[in-house]
Amino acid sequence: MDYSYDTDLEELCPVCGDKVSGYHYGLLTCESCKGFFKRTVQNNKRYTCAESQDCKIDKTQRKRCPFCRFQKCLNVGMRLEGEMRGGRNKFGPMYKRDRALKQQKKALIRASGLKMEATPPLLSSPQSDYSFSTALSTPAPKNTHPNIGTSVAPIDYEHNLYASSSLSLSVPIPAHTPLPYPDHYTSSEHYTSASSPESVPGYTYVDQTRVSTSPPLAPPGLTVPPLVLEFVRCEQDELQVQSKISAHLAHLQQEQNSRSAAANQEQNTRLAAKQERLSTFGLMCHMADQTLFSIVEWARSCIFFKELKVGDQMKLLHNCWSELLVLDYIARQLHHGKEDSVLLITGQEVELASLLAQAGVTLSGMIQRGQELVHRLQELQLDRRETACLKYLILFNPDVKLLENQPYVESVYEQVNAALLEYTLYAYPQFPDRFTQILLRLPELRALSTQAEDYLCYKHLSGEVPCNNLLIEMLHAKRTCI
DNA sequence: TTAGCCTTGATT
DNA sequence: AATCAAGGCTAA
Repeated sequence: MDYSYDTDLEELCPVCGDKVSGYHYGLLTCESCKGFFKRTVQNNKRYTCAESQDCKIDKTQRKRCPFCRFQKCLNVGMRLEGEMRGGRNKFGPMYKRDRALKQQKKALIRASGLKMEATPPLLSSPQSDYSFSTALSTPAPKNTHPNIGTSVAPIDYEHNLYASSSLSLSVPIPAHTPLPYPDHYTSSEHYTSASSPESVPGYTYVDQTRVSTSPPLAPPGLTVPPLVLEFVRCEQDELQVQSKISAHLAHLQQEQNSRSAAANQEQNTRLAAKQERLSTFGLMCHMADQTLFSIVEWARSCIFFKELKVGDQMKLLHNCWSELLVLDYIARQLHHGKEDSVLLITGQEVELASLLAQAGVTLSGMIQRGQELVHRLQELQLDRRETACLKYLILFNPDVKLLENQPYVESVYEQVNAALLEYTLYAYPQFPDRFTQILLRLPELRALSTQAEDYLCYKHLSGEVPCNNLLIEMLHAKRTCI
């Protein structure tokens, strides 16, 4: 028996394997990785990897590739969880629980004899336990991610959320290397020249073919299906929405600032900062809320939908609001086109790394999941017209129950389907399965939106979502109606 | 830049 | 008073 059996089993930094110096940013790490994480997040540093973004990080090589080191920090679960200088703070209960778990584990190991332990001392040092990026598809191993929360209940709740959502819908999407779409200048040129006038609402070049009531059937394959053109025409002006929402949020913030300024008259800056930070999540909620308003506004004015009775309109929206929200977000990122930052509806750009560093485990998992979806659609080069079609496919979900005019919804769905198929064949004739590829993204999108709903529900239950919120109303409507 | 050591400040 | 983690400092 070696002298080093299990005493220092857990005493290696999960990032680099060096000796841990205590809990830092959510878990036991060494002093150097703590400092590294701090420098990176505080100074908003951005690194690039010279290799293929999978450098091995250990004590001797950790200096070589800061990009991969930071990546590993995040994957392993390091988080900048708001303001928490001093000893026992926000992380406190979590650390305690983590410690308890470790104790328990050790006791268990000791009790069941050392031999059966499935971990040979060196090979399965924490490194292999925390394998990268699997956090999304597999529920996190219990003891690798110390959980947020002050009591047992929310912790278990979050675990359940995680487990259920990854079990129910996220079919692990096996390898499926997205088809490398080679540049197809011929058709894309054709497409872009045709589409550019449309990006400015009001300047549609198809006045002749456009019809007010229901678009006529054109011989397939020769032109963009009129239905698709109609969809694009119904799209809202992003800039208008942006300024509207920005104004709304600015107003909200101003109100809040004046209120907290009064409250903080005599308090130190730390508390003020804390309050400001607390409002960040709330701000995001308001942002989503306002986006939702604009989505509803869009739906009510768009072809087919406005023909429905209000009751059916409500049922459809209640069913798909979160999917539309996610699609809206995804579409914005597609348009944004940058990998390491995210574009908000207000036009603000947020670094992905700092976003991930500040979000909790669940939220950052969803963000990463969203980024994956964005990547897939980017590889497909999903265009505006197709995006518009997707909105209708989501909205007119024929599976919604108890609709007064179910056949109508079904027929609209079929029409949109047909139009999208026709369009993809027309615009991208060299990729006959493009239509299928696009449709395959819908279940992923739905899974993500379901997870987002669950998360929101959880946040709502713990009282962290600002009230009087269309978001919450939708959440309730869905849970009670079904 | 890195990483070891030091200071700060909240909690027990 | 002791503990502990976040953040600051500074020699390599």
